[in-house]
Amino acid sequence: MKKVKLTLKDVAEKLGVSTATISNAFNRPDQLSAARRDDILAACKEIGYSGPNKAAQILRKGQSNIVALVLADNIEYMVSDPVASTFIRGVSSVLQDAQKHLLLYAGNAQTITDVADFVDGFICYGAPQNPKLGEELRQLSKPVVTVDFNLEGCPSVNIDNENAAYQIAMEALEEGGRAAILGLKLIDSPVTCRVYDSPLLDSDSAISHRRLDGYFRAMKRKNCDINNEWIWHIPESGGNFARQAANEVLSISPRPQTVLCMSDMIALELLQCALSKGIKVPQELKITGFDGIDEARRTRPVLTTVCQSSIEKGETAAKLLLEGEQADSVVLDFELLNGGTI
Amino acid sequence: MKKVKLTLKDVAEKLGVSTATISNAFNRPDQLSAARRDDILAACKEIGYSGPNKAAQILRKGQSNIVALVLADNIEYMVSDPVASTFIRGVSSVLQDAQKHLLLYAGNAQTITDVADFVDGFICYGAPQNPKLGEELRQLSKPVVTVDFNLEGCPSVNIDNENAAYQIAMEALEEGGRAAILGLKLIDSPVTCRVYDSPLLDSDSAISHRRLDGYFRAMKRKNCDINNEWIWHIPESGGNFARQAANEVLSISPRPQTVLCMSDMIALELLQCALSKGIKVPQELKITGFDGIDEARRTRPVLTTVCQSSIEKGETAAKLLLEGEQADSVVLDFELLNGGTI
DNA sequence: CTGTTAGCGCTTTCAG
DNA sequence: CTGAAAGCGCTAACAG
Repeated sequence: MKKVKLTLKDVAEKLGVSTATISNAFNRPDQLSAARRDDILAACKEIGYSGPNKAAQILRKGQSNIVALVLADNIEYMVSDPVASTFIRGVSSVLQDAQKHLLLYAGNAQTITDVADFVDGFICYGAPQNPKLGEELRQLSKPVVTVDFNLEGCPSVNIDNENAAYQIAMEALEEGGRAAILGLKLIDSPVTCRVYDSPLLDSDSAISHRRLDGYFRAMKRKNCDINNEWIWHIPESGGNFARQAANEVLSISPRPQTVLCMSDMIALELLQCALSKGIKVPQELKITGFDGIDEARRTRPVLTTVCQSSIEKGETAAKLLLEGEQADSVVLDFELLNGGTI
Repeated sequence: MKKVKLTLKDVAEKLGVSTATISNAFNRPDQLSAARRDDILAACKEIGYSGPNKAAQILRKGQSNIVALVLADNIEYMVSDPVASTFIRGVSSVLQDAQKHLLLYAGNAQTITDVADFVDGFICYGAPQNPKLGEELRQLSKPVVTVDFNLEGCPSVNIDNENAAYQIAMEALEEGGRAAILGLKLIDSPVTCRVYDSPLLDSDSAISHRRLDGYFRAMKRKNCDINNEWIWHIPESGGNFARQAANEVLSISPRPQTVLCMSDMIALELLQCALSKGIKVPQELKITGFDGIDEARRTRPVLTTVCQSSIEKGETAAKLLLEGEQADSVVLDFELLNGGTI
């Protein structure tokens, strides 16, 4: 029984009142008596009118109650990554409470314009793979909150990545030892490779570079050589990318004594790889991770890593967005998790 | 540099052409010469006009390129469930190719009306916790595709749950043996409990009941007692719900010889529980799962389960939705995975 | 408290 | 190819 769609005007006519009254009944209860309002609402229900058309409201009010979550790259990957999906959970819980809806947007899209006009605001999780999107977002006069990177003029949610990386590296490095780094998204390449002399991605926006800075600072303090041949670029945490890098790093001779990994997924891959080759962790190889995902606590040995709360990040980002103009950037805490891999 | 928003009218004036021409340049290339069109588009770029306002287009055209994915309950849970997030990946990959956007909608929301007016269609993943939503969706004159349940008049994507359950149960049950069932969403309760005499949830729509039917059919064939005290209701796969049920079932005396689980997450919880109590699997306890998630292949012993491709489900659902009117329901294949738990 | 009315920004027909 | 004009369905002044 698919009914013909009624408009507010139809309803007003049918009930013999003005359109304004119907509109007010739905949107501004203070503009009419409670009794009248109840009557109208009841009558609307009766005749099958479920309220003002949302598309028209969006145009008229310039507000849709939709928030776009711009992910770093494609949606597919992000939903399957434990860190990202935990973040999404945080965001969605706050939005749901605020009666807002969540639109997932891919950071590798051509443009943001096809939603920019009707969305109420943007949460940007990681620098969008397509840098044009960041540019477009800045031009927009809509609230934007960035997470794990910065965009001029937008409040952001971050942890102190440099410091976190420094601290964990200081724990893991041996004085004058050999250390390698399995980095995440360091250069512009879709495949796993060593960094060598490739230009690093825009270092202002990338958390990877804050982490790299922290590792470097610690390596200097510990008199470890810094060598671009021992720094890997991994395009994303999942898939086989990390495994390839893990195999490469473990087949170097002499082998690094410490490997600093920019995500837990990478570190777990390395750990599994090492154990399967009979390499003793941490006696023969020390490994550190980054993120603090659940799975990293369930391995033997437990991964030594930097814990950050992705749920909290998501919640904070959503709250910041809802605050609107006067929102300030937030730096969240992290914690070192002392596992058994160093 | 946040610019004032230009309208199509402004642009038409500035360029000294009619609004229709500008509109056509963006939407209907066939209505004007290629050269003219290029000129106009270039000029628009120049002055910073990024195309017709989308909110207005939505109202005018009645089309938004947004598809709502209605999840069974809250978004938070669904994103963290491996089966659901894999499904989402399938959906989003197809939508992205079709230039559609994905709006996540919670199945425990009060109503669907706040997006129904502007969304192009709905994919419903599992019966919405709030049954009113299903009712509203049926009334709507917008395409709806359901997955893992049926809604009158809507094309659906399913596997043959009854048969899958029957087949795996036939493998696992012993003639005349004792069997328990750890069921998913069998009754209306937010906590883990035995089913006893509680009324089962609307059995038409719930896949759990198709599975239950299959288990029952196999149990009859194998002359196993069917006993409501040995059927558990678990509200959702994650969290502690499954662990509670696992503990209960393992503490019965005499213990069931076979436990049929309606999801891999539940089965894995039971497996871990059993192993930690020193119960030998499969010698002392046989376990079957349902879904075929990756993690279930990594355990020792590997879980014996029904594999269904959630990616394919997602892709199929999205394609069906894009087909529109003439879409037919689809029944996807499943496969038994012979692990080591029976 | 109610009715009237001017748009929100666009698309599309229609006549030129 | 252009220009004029009629809405899509609604909201928010404003005047009563």
